[in-house]
Amino acid sequence: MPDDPGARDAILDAAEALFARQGFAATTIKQIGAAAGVNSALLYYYFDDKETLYREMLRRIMSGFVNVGSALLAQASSPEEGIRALVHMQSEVMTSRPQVPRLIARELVDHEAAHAEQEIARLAASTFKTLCGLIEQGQRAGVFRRDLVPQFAAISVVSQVIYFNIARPAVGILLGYGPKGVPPETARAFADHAAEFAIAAIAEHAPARRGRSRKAGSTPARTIKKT
Amino acid sequence: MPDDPGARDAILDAAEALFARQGFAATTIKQIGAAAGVNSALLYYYFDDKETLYREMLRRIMSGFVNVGSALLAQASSPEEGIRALVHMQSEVMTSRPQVPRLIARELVDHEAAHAEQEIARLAASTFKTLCGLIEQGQRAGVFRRDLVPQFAAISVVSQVIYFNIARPAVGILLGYGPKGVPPETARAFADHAAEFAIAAIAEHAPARRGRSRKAGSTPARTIKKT
DNA sequence: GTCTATAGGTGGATAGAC
DNA sequence: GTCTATCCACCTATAGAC
Repeated sequence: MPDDPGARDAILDAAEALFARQGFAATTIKQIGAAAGVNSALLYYYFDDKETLYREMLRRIMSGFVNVGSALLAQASSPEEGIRALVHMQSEVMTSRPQVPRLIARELVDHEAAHAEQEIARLAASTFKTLCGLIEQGQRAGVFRRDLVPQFAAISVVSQVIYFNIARPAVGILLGYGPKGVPPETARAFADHAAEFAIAAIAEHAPARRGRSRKAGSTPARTIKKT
Repeated sequence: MPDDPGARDAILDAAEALFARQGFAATTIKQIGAAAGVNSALLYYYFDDKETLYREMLRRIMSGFVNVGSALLAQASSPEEGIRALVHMQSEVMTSRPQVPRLIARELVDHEAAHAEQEIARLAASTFKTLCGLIEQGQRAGVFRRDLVPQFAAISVVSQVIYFNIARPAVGILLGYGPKGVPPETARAFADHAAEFAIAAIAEHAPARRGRSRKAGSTPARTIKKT
């Protein structure tokens, strides 16, 4: 399979890129066909219609995430480590596949509209539940503050990296890079920051300063351009 | 002006609702006309074309926010209070006008696509800069941790409420309400949480526990349905 | 499996009556 | 200012040749 991944996959790849960049309605099947290097009529050989193609594309890109996320959290050595691992996983997935956050964002706002998708709901529900459990566990163990609502804390934990990536063009402007978005190092640096930020917010701070582990590499991280 | 706000405003209102719900491409001129109770040809009397209508709608909904946000931060009695005020303002705007977060989200993902809008970029840039300044001020005063990159911290501060509202249908599912989204009380409760979460993360925790003020009303807030 | 050709429908936009 | 009527481009989807 040197260059021809099969027409079907080529179509799905093209659809993924175009739907992510332009959205469902603004993307035409002719564009997808052209980008895939096949005639647009061929799409109807592999897929029932435009919406089916969209759904299959989403399903493909989402499959696996659920298990990865939950597994990651399950095997964590401590609640704190679990949160760190989750945040970094989020960031890595979204950086390596920029389409993902955009497709997710589009689905989130479109959720009650046309092609409401439960793929994302299922993904979220699974990982989200595990994350909430982890936080509760930390609370029982006394390492996390007990005055936080676990579900709210879980949202706060995941929101940072998701927002950073959804708003990546805007964030690029805010941080002094172009609208092309931020470079990968900065995205990684932000993930480090987000994990520590969340942990600092959730942790029960001991009377004495000792005990709050700070990871190496989370030093100020001067990866931001001067504004 | 009992029921007729003028055709022009009726069109803008209808456009706002439809663009927010369906997005730019999926919304037709005829839909807008019908929703506004006027003939679709009339849109071209008031606006050059569909995109102009979209832009004017965005401009209308965004005007004022810049000043509000910056003013709020400028008059804050302390960095901590400023952050609290900003988060609550975010939440209030987005709850009272659900179209706002959706339109913002659509613009964010569409930013490098078709109708890239700088309305939002300007809004964000202004408030964002002030917020960064506030954080730096807190750092110099020694009440905020110095090992955080101010820009990153600012993103973390605003990301929570924005994400909560962008993902409101999904969040509704996660928290046990329907896909219709969460009730206003829960949104307010989350805003309380988000502000405290951010402050706890940013604050320099004194060796002794004293000094970390907790606002009344930020008690556990059992506003979440059992899952 | 992949293409050409085209049907059938709809969308944005204009001309012009009232 | 507001509407009717309509043009043209383009889009989804199908029929059928190769």
